[in-house]
Amino acid sequence: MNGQPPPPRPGRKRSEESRLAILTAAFELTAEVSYAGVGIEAIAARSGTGKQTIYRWWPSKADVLLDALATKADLYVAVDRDTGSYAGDLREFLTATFALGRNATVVAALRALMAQAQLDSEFGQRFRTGFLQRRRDALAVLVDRARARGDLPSGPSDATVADLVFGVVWYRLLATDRDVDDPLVDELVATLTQTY
Amino acid sequence: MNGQPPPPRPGRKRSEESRLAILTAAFELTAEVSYAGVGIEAIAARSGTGKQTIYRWWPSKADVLLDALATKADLYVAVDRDTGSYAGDLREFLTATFALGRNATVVAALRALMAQAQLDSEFGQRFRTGFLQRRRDALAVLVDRARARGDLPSGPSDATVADLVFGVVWYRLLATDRDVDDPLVDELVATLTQTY
Amino acid sequence: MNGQPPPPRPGRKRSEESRLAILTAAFELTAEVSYAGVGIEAIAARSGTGKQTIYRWWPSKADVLLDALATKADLYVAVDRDTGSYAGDLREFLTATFALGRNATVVAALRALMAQAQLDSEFGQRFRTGFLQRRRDALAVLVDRARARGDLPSGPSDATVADLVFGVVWYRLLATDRDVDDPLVDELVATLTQTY
Amino acid sequence: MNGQPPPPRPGRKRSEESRLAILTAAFELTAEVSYAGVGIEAIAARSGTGKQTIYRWWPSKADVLLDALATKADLYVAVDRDTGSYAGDLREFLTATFALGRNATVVAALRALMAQAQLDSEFGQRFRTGFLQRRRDALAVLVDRARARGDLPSGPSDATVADLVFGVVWYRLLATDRDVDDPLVDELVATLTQTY
DNA sequence: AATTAAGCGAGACGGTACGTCTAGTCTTAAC
DNA sequence: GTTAAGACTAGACGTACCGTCTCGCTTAATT
Repeated sequence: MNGQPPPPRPGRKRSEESRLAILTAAFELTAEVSYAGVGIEAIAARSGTGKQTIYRWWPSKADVLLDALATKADLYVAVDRDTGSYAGDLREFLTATFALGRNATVVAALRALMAQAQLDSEFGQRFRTGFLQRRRDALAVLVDRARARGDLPSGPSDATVADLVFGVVWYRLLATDRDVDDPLVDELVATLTQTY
Repeated sequence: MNGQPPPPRPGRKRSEESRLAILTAAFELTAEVSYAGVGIEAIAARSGTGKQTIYRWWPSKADVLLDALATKADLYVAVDRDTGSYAGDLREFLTATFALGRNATVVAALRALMAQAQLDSEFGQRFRTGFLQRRRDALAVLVDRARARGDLPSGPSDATVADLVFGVVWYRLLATDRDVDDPLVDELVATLTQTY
Repeated sequence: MNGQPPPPRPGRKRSEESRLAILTAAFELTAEVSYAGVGIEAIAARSGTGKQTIYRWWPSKADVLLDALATKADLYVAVDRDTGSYAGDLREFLTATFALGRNATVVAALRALMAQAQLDSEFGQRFRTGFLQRRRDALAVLVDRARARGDLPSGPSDATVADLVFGVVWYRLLATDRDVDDPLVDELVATLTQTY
Repeated sequence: MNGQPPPPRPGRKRSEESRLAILTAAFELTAEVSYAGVGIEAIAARSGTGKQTIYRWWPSKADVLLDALATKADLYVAVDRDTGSYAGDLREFLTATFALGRNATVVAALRALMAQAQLDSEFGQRFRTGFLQRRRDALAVLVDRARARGDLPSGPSDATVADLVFGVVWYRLLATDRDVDDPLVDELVATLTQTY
């Protein structure tokens, strides 16, 4: 793809140390103090950096947190193991996804990001394409494999399957105080592997 | 219930005119300018009232908007008509619910409220009990009737049915730019009326 | 002139307490820390007020200090006592003026204001008309009285007399570390009461 | 004085080209944008140099401008021509001095430097010894010559003469919008050549 | 020629004050 | 006691510079 490395620019290089300190501070403070209670100033203070360094590299507090989430948590769990059946693959995907949904710090960040995506439409765009769509893509791999295998039940369309799966997960996080738990995996797998 | 009216207290009565002006201003400004771009001061200015009057009667901007939504939109559509079957009742419930989900102003308000519920946990509590739970209760009526009728398929638990239904609706509103449309009604009814 | 008082406006009145606290803080901090080392934030903090209150009533830090000087120090010493002679009047004017020029806090403020008048031309305008010109006007009273009395020597023009008097005072403050002292009074009176 | 040249050190030599570019940029920007509106970054940008190069050779922006003034303007006009009389020498000195006082760019720089001398006491020290005192020394040459010649009137002390002369000049620059003009030369010469 | 020691333009860094904005409270006079 | 108006304290915002640092390069004297 990118044969030649980026042309060497003059001037001091970006500090990887500061970058990580900022992401760590953002992640920890969100969990400790709540997203709304944390400002760019607090992130700069906690990380021992200047505000300008944050503004130079991220367009908003939410983008910092999204970057932190991607950097700190193993979000994009590769779930490409082929268990041999749609039901098996789906169960594995849901189990891995739900595990994240029980990590309190990750959940706090996800709720804040989804909230911010509603309030700041530019961030919303970035959040959808950079995060939400990637999760759908991961699920789509399973579904496509099942279809190729002839294993896919004649149920809802692919898009609706994704809407159902992620809808339940997000609704649980955002609108209830119930975790995404193991019984829910069973119910979802059962519901989605039915044929009309 | 309350036989005697509230005892006459001294002083000026609460102005119903101001109350409505505030709710109208909040509702319109949210749609025109975005929730995040509107402050209490703007609502007071637009409604021709003082900030203190708003702070006296509502605990936060989100509560004003929630009140406005309840007052301005016919949110709590009574869907108690018995169509004779679970599938029919469900279809009617979903159709009525989705209709609201296609009203741009209502959707803007709902997205803002769900966002705020994540950022302000006290409002979140009020939003869940005062709004989200009422919707679940409305759905529960159908389900209970179907069960009494012996019409309920042996599918997911009642709570999971609600999670699926509202999960899909909210996910569509919050995470995608696709409306809640009629094909989705069919897919949901089909999925939820299956037997394992 | 102003027959009717200002029409009663609605809303809270300006706080005289805050006004004085701000002027006191500005005056003291300038002497303690130096004008350049004091910011609006420090004045707000020391005075226990908000920054907005300062910005609401004064256009700049220098204007606050100018107001403080006028309020705290008896700057506009009325020197209208008629000693009977130009030399006597002049000596009295200079003596009173020089006394202020030996008050360290006042001198610190005056030096800062004259400096700021060079750096901020809008403030410079206000400083000239609101302060410097008033001092010239006070001197002009003496000169006019001497002329009416037939006591004025045929020396430099009125404007040049003022330039000489205030020039020496300001030059001593700004460009040297020598006070304005009593021998200088004698030399100035002698020089300015000569006839060509 | 310094018999031996500095010992040859290794490394790159100071760039005279950069030095001049910086002084020119400082001088021009002060006149174009005002002293307060110009920062070290702007001088570096305009001169095509790096900030570090400026900080390496000058302690402050004011020192750059002072250096620029000395380099760009013929400030230290040698006025050692003996006209044969105190009055004549004084007139020549004043005429040469006033000429500079009518150069708008020079005046802008002088006002800024005197202002900065009030706000930054370390620079103030350098400005007094490196600039103001030199001007006084130049005037002292005339006065000493007149005294030797027996031509000096028994007026104010030498120091006060200098205070009067430079006081008037600086006061006109700093506190009024009147130029130092030719009539003022006459009045000053007349005033200072009087005998008590 | 290789090495070492400065100076250079560029630009990121930690830090700080700016002037603006909004929140939520308090005060006033009218009703 | 509520109202509209508006000043109040408080504090975060995003910007602009400060003065320092790091980077890769150039230039000179020393090996």
